[in-house]
Amino acid sequence: MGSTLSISSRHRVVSVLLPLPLSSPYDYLVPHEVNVERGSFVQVPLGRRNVTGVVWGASQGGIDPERLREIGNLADLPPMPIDTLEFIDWVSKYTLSKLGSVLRMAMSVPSALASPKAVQVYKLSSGINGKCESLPVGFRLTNERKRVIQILEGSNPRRAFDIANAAGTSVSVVRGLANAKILETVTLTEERVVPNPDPDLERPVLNEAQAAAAQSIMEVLDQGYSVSLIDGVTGSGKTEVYFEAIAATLRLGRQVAVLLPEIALTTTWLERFEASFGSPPVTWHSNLSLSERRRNWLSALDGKAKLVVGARSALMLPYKNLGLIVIDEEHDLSFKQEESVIYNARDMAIVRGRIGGFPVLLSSATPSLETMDNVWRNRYRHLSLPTRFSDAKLPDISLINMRKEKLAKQSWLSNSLVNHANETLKAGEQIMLFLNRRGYAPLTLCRACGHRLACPQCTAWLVEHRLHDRLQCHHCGYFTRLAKNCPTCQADDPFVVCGPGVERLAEEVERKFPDALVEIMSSDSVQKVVDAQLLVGRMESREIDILIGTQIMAKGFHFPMLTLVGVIDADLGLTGGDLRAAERTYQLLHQVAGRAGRATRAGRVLIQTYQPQHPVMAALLRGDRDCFMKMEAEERRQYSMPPYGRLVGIIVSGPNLDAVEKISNFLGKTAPRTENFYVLGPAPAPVAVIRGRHRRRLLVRAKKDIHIQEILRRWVSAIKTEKGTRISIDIDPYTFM
DNA sequence: AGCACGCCGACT
DNA sequence: GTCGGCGTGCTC
Repeated sequence: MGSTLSISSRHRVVSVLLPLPLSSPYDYLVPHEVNVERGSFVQVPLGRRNVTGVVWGASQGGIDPERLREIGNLADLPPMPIDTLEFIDWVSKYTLSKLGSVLRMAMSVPSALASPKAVQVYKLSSGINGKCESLPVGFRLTNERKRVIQILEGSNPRRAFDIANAAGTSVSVVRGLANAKILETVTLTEERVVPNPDPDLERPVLNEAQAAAAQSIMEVLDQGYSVSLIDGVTGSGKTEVYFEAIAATLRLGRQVAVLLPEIALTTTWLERFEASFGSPPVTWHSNLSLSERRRNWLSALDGKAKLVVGARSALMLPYKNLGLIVIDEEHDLSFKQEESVIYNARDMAIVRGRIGGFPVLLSSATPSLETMDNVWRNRYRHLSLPTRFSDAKLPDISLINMRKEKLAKQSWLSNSLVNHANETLKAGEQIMLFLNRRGYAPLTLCRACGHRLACPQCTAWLVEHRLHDRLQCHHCGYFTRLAKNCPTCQADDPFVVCGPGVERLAEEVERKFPDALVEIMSSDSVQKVVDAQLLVGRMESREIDILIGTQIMAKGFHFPMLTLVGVIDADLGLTGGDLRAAERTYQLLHQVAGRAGRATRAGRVLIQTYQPQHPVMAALLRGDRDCFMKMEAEERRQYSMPPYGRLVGIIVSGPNLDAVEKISNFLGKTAPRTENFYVLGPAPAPVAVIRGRHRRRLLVRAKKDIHIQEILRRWVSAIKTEKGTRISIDIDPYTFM
């Protein structure tokens, strides 16, 4: 770092950024014998504890030199790459988050500096082989045990957890085998074995469109920063195209990061990577164990992790030599983090590519309007995959006008949907019914006095969930049993429910198709990765005829015998004043429709709607995405809404309503109002109370080309809060709740 | 994020 | 009298 850092006559002083919610780094003295550079991981004293931080640069100054303390240990780690430092700085400035909070996302591995621990690994005892011959008398060989033994045959000793995963069973089976002396344990000091993907493994031959797209990516791969959109319907083979780009980047000796929506990080998906590159990718998501987290973080830092597949937080890893980022399903909302540092990983990935000087690939069948606008302006390259792969046919989509349907009470299935379902069942094929509402019914009320059951700590109705036999709040963790009496009028057993959720729809389906095997898929019934896998298994082995689900089933799963998709309430997402309601509904319904008829069978999609003439429905019917996007763009342009203008959400929240109102009113009064900067509000947030915290919102609408962060800093960040009140700033908001 | 300091309610 | 609740403020 040399000249960038000030050198006092006795000690060098450097600034060190700590992974704490602090807006700037702190100055520390560097002992003579210690050699640090920008990015070095160091332990420093802070108050009465020791914290690991990163040497950020030159002394900040402005603090009494007497108060400066000395840097402690220099961690035995490669320094954080300069690209990562720059990126952290950029994200902090853009999102107006504290610099230290952003650093925390990039080094969320408290144990990274601890020395490697000893680990227990298992191997087959001598005399035991994978054919399960010569097993001891009286030993019961179950299928689980057999799989474990087969996996360990000819393999290196592995940890119980890894063996269990590979065998699709639990660690207790492995332990049981060790007790029975079939396996023996070996103690090793943990050695990081990082899978090494092979870019030259044979992959499927690309069709003409895929080859053209791949070729186009190859042309810019080593040409520095660029953004390309791989645009194609489900089944058009977008993955195969970016696999070629991954392989080419690996051949250049650079790292690749693939970001997927959290929900898509399934074993099935990871297996595709493994099949293509001969080894599983290094993964990064919230469910990793502490030791996996540590290993994978270190591997990104020292460059051993060549291929990282993860959720949005994988963007923040300190990659040594990143050469490509792929954002699959780029339109997906789960790339937006809504808490603490509020950022959109898709947008930040593009910044990361610009800082690192490498290409970024976006992939989607229904690109966001933001991305399409960049394509139209020729800022992003557009790679189109027009046809479905192999002989698969596009599904036949039709609308059912629910205004003309005469539905019985407590019934949500139209006659045409029932008729088609019967035909599908008769043909021995499968059905998926989509209703984006968890639970049994969204509202429960007292028939005597009209009282509606609401969450005590949020402005929200309680949703009945029969699966767990309780009423649940979808905004906080609150739940309760359904009482016998109305809490206001004391009437006995007076409750009636309003509207359908997937559980209630399932009742109707079971009534109308008594012989069909029906199952529900929602985030309540599928909580773990294994749950999803088991459900997929039951679907494939035809233990399910009709699958009823929420948006959780819209993604990633494909079933060859699924030929009918019914959308129960297509208008559900269109209500509420959400800027992107139409766009999102289109994306979701398109995705759901894409589940039908993936293999050689033609699929049919029936969409029940009360607004058959709505542009979203019309576009789905005609399969005319581009026309819909142009219309949507025109509307947004007219009102200077994103991507043609810029929005910022400001949420004031706190347990004390007076304090929240005081601060939000003050914000409203002191708001800069110019031609380029309009402020709406303050107004109570649509969900005015969450977890007992009152919430007021302001919305900034600004011209695109002004430096909005600077204005916000002077206006909002200058205000000091009290009584647990917080102001959070959401640049480019996606939710308006 | 921790950790200390500080100022009000129920205890050995 | 003190123990301890968690609001507020600071850490180079």
